[in-house]
Amino acid sequence: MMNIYVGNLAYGVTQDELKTAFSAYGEISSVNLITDKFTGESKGFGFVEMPNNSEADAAIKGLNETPLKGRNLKVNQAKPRGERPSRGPRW
DNA sequence: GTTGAGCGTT
Repeated sequence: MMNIYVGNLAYGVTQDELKTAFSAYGEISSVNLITDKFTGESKGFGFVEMPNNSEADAAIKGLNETPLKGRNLKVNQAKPRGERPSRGPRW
């Protein structure tokens, strides 16, 4: 499974838009559009999970720097979520 | 507008 980061998204873009765009290059496991917890507004980025590595790579190269809803997408392999400091090592 | 979460002990 490949984790894909999608940034520089327009606020009008939804998860379905991302799924549709990425599904054109391969199979999609899940789509996660990040929205602000308090305002409910889009943070301008999201994540897409694809089970096939090669298809994910094709989607990244195919959709990176590509305009969508007026903004050009930034697509890269996602970095793992950082652990919370509150839960970190205690000393 | 550029790397994600929440519950409280997996």
